[in-house]
Amino acid sequence: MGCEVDLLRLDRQSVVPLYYQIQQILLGKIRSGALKPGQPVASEQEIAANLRVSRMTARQALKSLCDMGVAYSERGKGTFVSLLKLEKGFRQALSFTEETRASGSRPGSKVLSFESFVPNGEVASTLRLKPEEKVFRLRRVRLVDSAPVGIECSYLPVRLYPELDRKFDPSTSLYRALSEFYGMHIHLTDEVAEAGLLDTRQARLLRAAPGAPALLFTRTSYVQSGEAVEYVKSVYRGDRYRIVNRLTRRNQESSTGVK
Amino acid sequence: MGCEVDLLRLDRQSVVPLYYQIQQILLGKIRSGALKPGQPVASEQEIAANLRVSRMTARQALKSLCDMGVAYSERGKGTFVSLLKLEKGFRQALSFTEETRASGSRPGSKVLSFESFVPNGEVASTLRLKPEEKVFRLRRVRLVDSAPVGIECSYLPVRLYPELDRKFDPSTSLYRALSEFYGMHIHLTDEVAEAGLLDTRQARLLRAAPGAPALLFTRTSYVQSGEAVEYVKSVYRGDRYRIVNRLTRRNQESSTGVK
DNA sequence: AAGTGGTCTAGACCACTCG
DNA sequence: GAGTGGTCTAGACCACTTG
Repeated sequence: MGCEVDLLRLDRQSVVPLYYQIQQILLGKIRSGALKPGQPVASEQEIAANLRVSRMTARQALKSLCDMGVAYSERGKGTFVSLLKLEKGFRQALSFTEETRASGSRPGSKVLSFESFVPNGEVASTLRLKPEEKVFRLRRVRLVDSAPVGIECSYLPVRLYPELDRKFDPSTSLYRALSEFYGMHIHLTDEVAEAGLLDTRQARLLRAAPGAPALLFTRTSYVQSGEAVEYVKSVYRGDRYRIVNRLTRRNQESSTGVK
Repeated sequence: MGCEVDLLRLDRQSVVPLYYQIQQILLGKIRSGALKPGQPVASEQEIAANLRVSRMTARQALKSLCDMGVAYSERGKGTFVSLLKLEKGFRQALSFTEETRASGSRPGSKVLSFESFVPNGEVASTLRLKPEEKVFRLRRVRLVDSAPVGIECSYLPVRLYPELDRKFDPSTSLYRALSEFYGMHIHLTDEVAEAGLLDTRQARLLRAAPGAPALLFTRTSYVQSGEAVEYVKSVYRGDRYRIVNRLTRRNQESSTGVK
């Protein structure tokens, strides 16, 4: 159903897993339009036979496409290309820099302050700090194509990022610095967003009118183990920032589809 | 590491898959606190040996826990209980009724209007309607514990829900009706949220002050195939509604963790 | 009846981590 | 070197869908 000549393209010596090579081949066909929404992707048996892999390997490739949302399986019928718009444009746990670049604009920032201190209870408890433990506080006005869109205040445990104030160039991406210097990789972000109004100080910094609509965020980011590694409070102009989410529905408690 | 006596609890005659039974056992231990955050969950080999299942089955059980976010695996080290707060309280693609109940409150609604008509281009194109195709429009004030919190306007293709106006009791859950009468199961919702202000009409309906902060939503819901089955525009009081999200970070294009 | 995905088995080799 | 998770094989039985 779509892998007649693909035999040649599997590299069995490669360190890249076979199921991942197959996934990429099929993903390419879907993204290029060679396989259209609603059409069947190759079946597990077809892939196994044509590419000379075991059925479990073919299955793993198809399963990964379903997990990504670009395909879906129906028992007894087959696996089909999803009718959904591609996942482009939907929010993941991205930094401001990544998110802005992804939307085709140029990110920037103006540092308001950058220092270390012992934070209040809200910050300390969210980051699970020990008593008297210090954090860096980085306050920045964030810019999109040089226009101010929001004010971010990041709290970062000093313990996790020693000498961050020396190593980090505030004109660059914070996440990139945390990744490069400390091997920190964000896995997940919890976020609360509320509607509010700009106060006079915020309005001045954002070159907007006091009392204009605003989005207020409280975000906590975690690495894979679940350790909290960043706490951020921010305010964005309501007319220049919006939230674009894709929410999924977990059937019950599983994610593997028991019905 | 946590399944010494569990042998007895696997039912090999059951229609419930073995991996799912194992997942539930481990999930119970995690939720009950018998397995604490950071501790190793049983290894694949342990489960396979102790419960007399193949390693692939044990692996599938652990994988499903990782997909849910309650555990994580590190190559060469093991699989551990996540330090994250449980997923309770984070938004999925839920109906207003489900979401309100989940937070322990009582949902309600007051119907403003309910009729069918041929919609404008925005609604028609989002729902991929044919020319002149009709939709139901259901406008409701949504209540939490009898207090108005938002105004929702739902557009539903008549083609998908014939005679909905006869079958649906507007004092009940819309999603429940769509599920019961038409077998419709929401799989995913795309959502755009913006900050705004209540106009005088909205303020009157919500018993709030005109110009008060508000959250504006535009939501489109899809079934598994990716077919759009509902389009909703809504306005919520900023002081009684907030967005609670959990955003994940997709490594590259896969969801299976190739690094 | 033939094809599909869902589950399961009993092995295997590998790269990785840790003591 | 022992234990771990990541990948892979070559089978198997089942429930389900469709012609």
